[in-house]
Amino acid sequence: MGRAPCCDKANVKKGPWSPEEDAKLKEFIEKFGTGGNWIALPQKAGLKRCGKSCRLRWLNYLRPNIKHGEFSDDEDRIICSLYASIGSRWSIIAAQLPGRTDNDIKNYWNTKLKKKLMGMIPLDPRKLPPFSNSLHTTSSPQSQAFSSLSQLYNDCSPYYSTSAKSCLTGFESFPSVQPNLLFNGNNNNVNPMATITTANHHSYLQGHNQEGLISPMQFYPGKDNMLIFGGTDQASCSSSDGSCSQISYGKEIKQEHMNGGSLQGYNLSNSTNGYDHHHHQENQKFMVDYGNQISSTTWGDGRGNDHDQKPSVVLCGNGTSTTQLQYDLEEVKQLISSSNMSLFFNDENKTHESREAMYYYNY
DNA sequence: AATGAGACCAACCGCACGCGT
DNA sequence: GACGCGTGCGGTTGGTCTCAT
Repeated sequence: MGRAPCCDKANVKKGPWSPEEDAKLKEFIEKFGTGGNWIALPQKAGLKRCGKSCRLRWLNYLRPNIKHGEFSDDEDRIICSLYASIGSRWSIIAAQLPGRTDNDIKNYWNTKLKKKLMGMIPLDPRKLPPFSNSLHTTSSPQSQAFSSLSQLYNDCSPYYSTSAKSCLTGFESFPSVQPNLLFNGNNNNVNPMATITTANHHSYLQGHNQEGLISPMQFYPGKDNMLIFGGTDQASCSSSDGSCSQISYGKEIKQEHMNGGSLQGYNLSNSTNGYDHHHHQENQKFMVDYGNQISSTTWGDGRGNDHDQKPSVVLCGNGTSTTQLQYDLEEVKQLISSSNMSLFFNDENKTHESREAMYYYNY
């Protein structure tokens, strides 16, 4: 016996929304909010629609600040990078692209971007150094991500050309990360982050810079198979199904801890399907520094409007000893400007040469 | 002008999860 | 702990549009 349907299928309208329905829904939500109950909303709003359908319509098309139309090159890059890192987790990818919804991105990827990338992949992941071996032998998130990348490459390989463009696709990032940078040879790591030495970092980056392989986006594994990645832009509440629950209108102000922001951590290990969409570990904390202001909240203002401020520095820690980065804004800017992607160190209890590190990327 | 194929994209669907009871 | 409900997610479907023939 399956679960009961969310609504009376016989009495709900399906298919495209009419302008009248749109207007009704919009007006109702702007006036009263969702009331935290999408199932009951259509009846209250006088709509013969399923609650899920209303929710989708609102989040994908009716709420303010939705961006439609062509994707920019930057957006392409972000999508590619994230796809290479985390696969088809569209809601997470959407969170990095203000105004875009996961549905939008998913469609864009499936119909255009994937094809656009055919013939543009400069590296063959199958010919990569040892790093790939460690990925292939586990069901780690890294291996999953690598599988995604490999799969994509395989999909595209018939079209692969050695005269591929030199432009960055974002796919370079994955194969170009070395195993010693990722795992630090310590499986029982208390450190939630992979440790990267300054020496490794610089030689690695510089070497790859020369080859033009620096990616705008990097990931690194943390404790408990945590795959962590970062971005520069503020979070958007762009999941088609409202995965960013700080989207709040009218009377509904719903707080979700540690979900917003350009840095997110996802436990990829304790879910039956291999990943957890948005179920953050309780002991994980991400923080954002807006200059003087340390915020651990979301970027939204509770009314669906993103703040203009972007995080200048992204902080992270193990939840019990989150520390602020020691660099001031100018130093940060200098570091960023010296490289497409820079590392920052944030654990003052460690030496400069071996601090917890995270990637910071900038376009 | 008619038609068929392919592309695009809005919407639907089922599953899994969190939360309250 | 079990259960039911509401929600979020990603995969898939199907209607519409565009273009080639």
